[in-house]
Amino acid sequence: MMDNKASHKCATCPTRHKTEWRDLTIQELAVVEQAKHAREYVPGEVLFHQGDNSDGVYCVQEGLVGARYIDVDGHSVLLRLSSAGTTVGYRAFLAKQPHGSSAEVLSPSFICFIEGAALSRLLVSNPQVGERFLEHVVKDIGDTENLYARSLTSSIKARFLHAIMVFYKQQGYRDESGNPTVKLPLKRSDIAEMIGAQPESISRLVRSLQTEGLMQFEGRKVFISNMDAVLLELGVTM
Amino acid sequence: MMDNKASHKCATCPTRHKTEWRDLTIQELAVVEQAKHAREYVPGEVLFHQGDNSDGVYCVQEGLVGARYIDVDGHSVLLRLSSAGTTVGYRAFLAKQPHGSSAEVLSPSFICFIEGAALSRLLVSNPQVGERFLEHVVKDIGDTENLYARSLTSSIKARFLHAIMVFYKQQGYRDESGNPTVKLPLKRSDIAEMIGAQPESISRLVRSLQTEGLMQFEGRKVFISNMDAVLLELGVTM
DNA sequence: CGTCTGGTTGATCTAGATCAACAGGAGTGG
DNA sequence: CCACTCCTGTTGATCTAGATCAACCAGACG
Repeated sequence: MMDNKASHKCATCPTRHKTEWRDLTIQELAVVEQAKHAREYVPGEVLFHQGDNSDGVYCVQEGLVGARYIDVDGHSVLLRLSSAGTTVGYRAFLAKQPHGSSAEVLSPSFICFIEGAALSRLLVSNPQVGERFLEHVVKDIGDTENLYARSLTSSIKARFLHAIMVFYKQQGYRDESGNPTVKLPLKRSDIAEMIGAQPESISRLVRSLQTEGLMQFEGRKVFISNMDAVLLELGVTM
Repeated sequence: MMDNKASHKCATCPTRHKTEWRDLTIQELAVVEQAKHAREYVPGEVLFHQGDNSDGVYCVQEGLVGARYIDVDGHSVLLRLSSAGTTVGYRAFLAKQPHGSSAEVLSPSFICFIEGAALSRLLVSNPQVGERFLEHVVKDIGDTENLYARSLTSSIKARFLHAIMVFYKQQGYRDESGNPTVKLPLKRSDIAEMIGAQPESISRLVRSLQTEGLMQFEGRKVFISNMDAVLLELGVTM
């Protein structure tokens, strides 16, 4: 799954064009290269904990990382998922504040840590980097507001369907017989934590979606058998 | 309520120290002064609509403005309130994107509009301005994530109590007899839209909070008669 | 006066939580 | 190789927070 990990260079990183480093010069890239520590991570590993101080940022080259927030009563929520090409933990770094949530590796990943000192230098030397981060935070807040509004107005069913469609848009494909298909990257209980439900409710929902004929489930594989009906349920445009 | 509106100057603005303009030079302040259009607004007026392009930012000098988001199914949600000293609509401007929500005046307000062109110039001439906006967006996303997590994990009752406590922390006072008191700045249905409830549920909640002895309500006035119990219900630290 | 808006109350219904049991791997260790 | 435990997921029975529908009331206001 993971190839020649030791020899990864930013200059040849396949996901760099998606990142905040996309328009660095060769020299600047060398700075990042010096300040970076890359390695594989297995599910369950934690990049940083809620409340930790930030000492740099993490760049997901491959895999999936979740932002988990634990509230005062111990309730856990998955706020956001970050996949390949996404920088994680940048917000606390920019704001010089403790991390508001922890970052947990959810699937086998290859991740580069970039030291804060180098990043600080980059931010002053190349204003484009700051702009990229601004873009990122603006996108994040937009996403979060959408989810928030959705959580206030729509049912668990709608939120579950929406989550599946988001996964489908990212990683969906058509199987041999042409059916729209996704492999869910999370276990049921994590999906439940994303949409604010109990795992039992997800189970029941899965069953009723199958009998309704909207989608079929095989473990983590989802076959969307009636796409029109799904989109209709979500208000067409999503 | 509103005093000598016509003569308001940024230089003497009582809330400037809270804003992104807090560390401008006199010259820079003059630039803002030139590019600003100040006036009173009455409840119901809309500063901009969701989907509009941004042509500047609004600085709330007095009053209250709500960010209202309407989703694809027509559900309305109050995402955020902005009171005196808060800049509104800056996100769309910075991101050069359409506004993600509309801004609606909720109580009699005095608001300055600042033209985008001038702001753009300021942003390049004084890097501190950009930093202030970055701080602002980071604070906003933190707030939103908190609300989001809360919406996924806690009951309407807890969310309602939390909202009241937020108002209390901002504008609370002690009445003649020393009771912690707040005047709610919103009508019931708007409060309902903030926490994702129906107005009827708010009514019933109000009644049960009174019989429980947690708080007493008189129209929009709230007397928090048992603060300890309220804090306990919210997990003490909030 | 009628009409509107904001708020309250009642009766009813249901989505989803909760509690509890159970089933199928996947290790792990003797 | 079997016994045991851990983990993920499923199902059943029950309960309840909160939505929904409908009526109603008090001010405000032209």
